[in-house]
Amino acid sequence: MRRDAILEAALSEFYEKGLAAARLDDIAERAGVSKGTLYLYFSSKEDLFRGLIDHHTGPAIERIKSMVGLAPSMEQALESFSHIAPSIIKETSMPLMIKVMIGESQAFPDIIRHHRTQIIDQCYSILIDALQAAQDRGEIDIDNVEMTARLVFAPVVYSGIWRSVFDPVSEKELDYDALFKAHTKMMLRGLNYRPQTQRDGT
Amino acid sequence: MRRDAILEAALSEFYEKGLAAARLDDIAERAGVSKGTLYLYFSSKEDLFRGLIDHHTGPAIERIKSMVGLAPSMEQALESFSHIAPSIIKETSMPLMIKVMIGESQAFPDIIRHHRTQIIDQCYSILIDALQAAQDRGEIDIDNVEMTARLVFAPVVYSGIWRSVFDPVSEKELDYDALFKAHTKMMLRGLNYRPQTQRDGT
DNA sequence: TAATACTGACTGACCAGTCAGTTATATAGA
DNA sequence: TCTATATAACTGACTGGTCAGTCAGTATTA
Repeated sequence: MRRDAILEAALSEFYEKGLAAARLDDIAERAGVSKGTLYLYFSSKEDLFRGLIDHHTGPAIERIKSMVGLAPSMEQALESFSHIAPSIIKETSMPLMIKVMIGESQAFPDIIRHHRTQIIDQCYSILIDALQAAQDRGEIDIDNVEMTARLVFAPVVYSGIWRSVFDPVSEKELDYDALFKAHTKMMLRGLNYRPQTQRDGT
Repeated sequence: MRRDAILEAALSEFYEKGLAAARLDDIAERAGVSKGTLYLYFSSKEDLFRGLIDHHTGPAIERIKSMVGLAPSMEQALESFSHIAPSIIKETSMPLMIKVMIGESQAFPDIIRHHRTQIIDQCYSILIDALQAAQDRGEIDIDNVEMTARLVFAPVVYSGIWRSVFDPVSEKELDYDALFKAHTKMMLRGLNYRPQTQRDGT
């Protein structure tokens, strides 16, 4: 679709040059359309930017919810997390979007605020609930559930940054599989994880 | 100093708007000088940007080296780390610099490459050496030293981003002290940390 | 009175956004 | 099936505003 081609080209250009420095002529050329056509789909450069964000972050929450919310044990949750995370980092444009959004965060505080409240806080509360439930059934033993949730998530942010910022200037890319494997192992120990038996832990 | 005032103003403007969108007139006004004066200290906007980076990242390595390199045990190293990290996040302009550098990373790959090789890799090798030494004397027990070093550092990146991107759009700021306290605790457990006695562990 | 530091109006390049004109597609009638 | 006409999709030269960088002139200090 024309619209998708434009969005893809816009992401590339915004990622490479930033919103202000990206030229609509370049985006149009990259998408294989003329500049005028851009304005048939988006009313302005800013509208294109906002359209890009909507396009990429709409489906994001659902994926995360299903990933974390439905695992039977903390071990399995972390296991599937550390499996899926590297492929998201390597194969989706999430890291590029992160880079672009960080770059424009001060210029568009409403977008950032919206994302924090609608996506990030959502993710944390899912994660916090999962941790709290595991804590309640004696599966893990931690002091500060909220901060622990952030620590579980920190390597995702780290990887997103590394992927979009440092991988492009490195000879070989970071081994995200190894990183998340190590993370899972560290977490399980750090959480004082003890597998629950079949019996109810009451 | 005039030069310092200009650099400070430049950081604020670059942070708020990005390099391309920042106007030299605004930087000059913010620094309390005329636009012409900027050109007495810096030959171009890009030169100002590079000057800013040099100004902030020159002293950085030394601080980190002294922090991690000289602690007698892993526990003490992590302890001092989790003490110093929050104050660096909250009280220095490191998070702002991180945000700016991420935003311009694709536009100035040479700067990013230089930083990775000269600062980040340095930090990691210090950290890796410290972990390896602790491993060798039986203080900790981990599989992957390199990835573990990255996991120790991940919350610093996370905090830097949160500080510069999300704190400005939040009612209350993140509790970085609690975050790093939790991190240290998790790490000590995750590393399988066992304090060494006075005796040699051979 | 010389040298140095600073100023801010000016200019030329650049680019977001426009719109008159062109091309492609759909519909209808012969 | 072929032409005519209407409509929708697209094009790219053009314009007006913006801003990095300049430099002749002014203020300050030695």
